[in-house]
Amino acid sequence: MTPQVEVERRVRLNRDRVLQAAVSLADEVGIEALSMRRLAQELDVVPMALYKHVENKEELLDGMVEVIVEEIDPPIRDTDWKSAVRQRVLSARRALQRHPWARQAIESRTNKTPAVLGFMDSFAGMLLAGGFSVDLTHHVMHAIGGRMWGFTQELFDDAAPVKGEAPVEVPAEVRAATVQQMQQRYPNIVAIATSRNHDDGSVVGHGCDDEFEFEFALDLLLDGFERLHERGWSSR
Amino acid sequence: MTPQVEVERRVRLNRDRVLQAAVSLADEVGIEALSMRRLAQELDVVPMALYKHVENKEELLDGMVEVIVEEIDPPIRDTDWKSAVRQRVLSARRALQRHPWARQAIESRTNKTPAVLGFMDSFAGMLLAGGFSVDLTHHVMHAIGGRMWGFTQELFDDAAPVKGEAPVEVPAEVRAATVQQMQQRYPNIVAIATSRNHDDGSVVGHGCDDEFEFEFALDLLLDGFERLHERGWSSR
DNA sequence: TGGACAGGAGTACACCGTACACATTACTCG
DNA sequence: CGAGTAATGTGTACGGTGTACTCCTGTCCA
Repeated sequence: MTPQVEVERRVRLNRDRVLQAAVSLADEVGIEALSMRRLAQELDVVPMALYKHVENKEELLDGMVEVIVEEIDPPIRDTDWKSAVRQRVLSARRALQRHPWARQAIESRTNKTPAVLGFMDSFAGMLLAGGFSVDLTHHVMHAIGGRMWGFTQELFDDAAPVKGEAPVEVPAEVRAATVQQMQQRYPNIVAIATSRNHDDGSVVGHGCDDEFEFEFALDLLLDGFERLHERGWSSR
Repeated sequence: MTPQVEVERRVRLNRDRVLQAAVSLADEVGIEALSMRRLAQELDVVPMALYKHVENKEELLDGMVEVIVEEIDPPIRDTDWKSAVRQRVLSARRALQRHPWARQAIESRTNKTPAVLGFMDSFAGMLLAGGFSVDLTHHVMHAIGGRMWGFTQELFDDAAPVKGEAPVEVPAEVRAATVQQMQQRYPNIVAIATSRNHDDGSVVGHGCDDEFEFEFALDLLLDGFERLHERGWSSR
């Protein structure tokens, strides 16, 4: 009987453990800090061990996307296409928002994995089931684009602080000067940025309700789709 | 008189030469293959020399974006907001399409450089000049997002071949089998993908007219904006 | 009990961004 | 013109990356 008490028997690695660890590591440290070495370390394993379960880093990322896409709820049945689509998009949004890196990962991946294709297929299916022509469905899919996944085009994401960077405390007077300068050069942007939620007195941005902005744009598109559908629009 | 004929006097480096070289190098080899070392080599200079003209790689990318954004035509005057916006977007699209990496670069840059801010400011200005409320303009800016730059959300860009990778010739029978399998698993996607331009007999994708898809989505949004504007929409 | 085989370890290579000290060039001013 | 100074390019080095290749070792089945 060799003493085995002090050394916890190593759990065997497998593809799923690797992907799961990669996902939560990316959640913690961000996608750009996710390296094969760092991941291996997290799993108490030598870097090259990962390659027995994953072709290469690309394939790892594919797998990570696969994992989180599978978290998305299935489409709900027995409703009109519009609310079905709306629900699904918002569900996807909720799922992917739990993983801040998801957007970048999905958009950068050119290899469409089964889960991704499956999502897209079911998405198209909702439109077709709603009576949309194949033609219109095609264009709608293009038009909705990444918003299918619940992504907003982040245009001004100044709000999002850079990972691992301590927020720099800018003296009030410097800020005021900057704002004044901004106002001179970019009057329209400043006007827009300060229009909403001026209650919190923040100078720029920060006043945006992401969720509102997203649904605003989504509904605008859905309404547009609906109108085209009703009048039997066709690209020919 | 020392013989100076054989050695062409080295042209001095400067920020502009660096940025210009970076842009055309990225055009040639793709953004992911653009490294400081590679760029230095292109300029016949040691890597560290670049750092005399550029803080670091991030700042280099910022500068590159700056360069191409400045290529965008200024907004045309004396029209209604709608066609002004439309023209500007399509102009931006044309400019940025000359640089395939532009989309990724702009979207990844969180530091908004002057040129970028300038573009966005003038964009907002067109809406405000068209009588849009600050409130509505704000939401419209969010809703149009990256499409402001003429980007489409590339959803299926299988058409775009990977840089530097020879196109693999797949035997016809293998392709047919794949399609059949696809059809089984992703019937809706296949239907959509094969609906348009079935004249060229290509199996998947490839039948998309990017320009059409883009303008389709753009006009859908613009029409939506117009409608909201007309009925004096407000978020409150 | 032995042997096959899969999974993990070790080493190594080419590449990356960039800090730092030094050499050289260009420019300014007496 | 010549000297001094500031700007520019060089050399070397460090710590990081992805991953190819070889070898060892634990596990399972005959």
